[in-house]
Amino acid sequence: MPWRKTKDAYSIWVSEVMLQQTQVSVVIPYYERWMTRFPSVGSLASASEEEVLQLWQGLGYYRRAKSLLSGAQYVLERGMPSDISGWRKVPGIGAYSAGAIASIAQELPVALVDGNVERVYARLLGDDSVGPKLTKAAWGWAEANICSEHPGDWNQGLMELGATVCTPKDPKCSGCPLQLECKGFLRGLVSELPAPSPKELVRDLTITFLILHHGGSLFFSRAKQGQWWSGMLVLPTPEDVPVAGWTEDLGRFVFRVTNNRVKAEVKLIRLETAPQGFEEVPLERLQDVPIPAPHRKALKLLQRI
DNA sequence: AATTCGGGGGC
DNA sequence: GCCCCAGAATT
Repeated sequence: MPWRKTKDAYSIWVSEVMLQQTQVSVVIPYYERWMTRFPSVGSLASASEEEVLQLWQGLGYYRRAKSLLSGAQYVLERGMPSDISGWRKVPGIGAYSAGAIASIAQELPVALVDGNVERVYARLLGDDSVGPKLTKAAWGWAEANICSEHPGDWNQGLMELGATVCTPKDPKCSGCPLQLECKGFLRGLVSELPAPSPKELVRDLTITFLILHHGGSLFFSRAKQGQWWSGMLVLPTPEDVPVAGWTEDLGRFVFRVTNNRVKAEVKLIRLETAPQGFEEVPLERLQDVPIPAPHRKALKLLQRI
């Protein structure tokens, strides 16, 4: 992992934010591009949100990118935090990320709990708690077992154990250094732990994406605050386009936004004149503009025509 | 404590 | 399909 080659706090910070709810293999190319374009806090702090979102495109949870930008501005003004409570005040940095940056980059003796550590804890201690209770118990355990000599290595080792040995499915107990002190293993409960939290109900809904085409350009809306992908360019919906004229059905597909299963219907509208109140993007500039993945998928239906 | 934030990987 | 991912902010 490229962020392992450095102890620069900003680099670790960027990597940890990208890694929130995102797999290592997905993050690596984004991280490389990001560090090339924004090698320092100062270079990020002076960037536009547009460009930040463009580099983030495809990673999801776009709030993280906006927080990272405002966090850089915050740190540029007030200086790099030097303890965990300082990191907790930085936008976009919660308990896990603060612990990760402080212990890995600054070698401060602090704990950290992510999904990996939580799973290792639940099995090692045989704790069948669920949800927030389990998380809280894992924090208590992690804080009681901080390695004050090498806190960063310890924390990364714990996470790596969870990622490579104590995996969610098919854990490699026979190769685990903790096998003989693991209560979950000794009791034959490894496959039952951590206890699954109750499933969230999935909502089904349908939206229509309209592709407004005129004169070699497409016309987008800007997602408002409180809407999905707020601040980004998104395809208009019928509410945005009162008078539709005739539409051409381009197809449909399904995507998910956390616990929503969304059926998207895509329609093309060829306009005689440029519409008012939309942002125009020439077809050849589509690559340079941040657009959420589902909208980009909808645009692909256009290429078949 | 529960919800809301994307998107992709792996099986 | 389904589960999970080196979570955080908001209510």
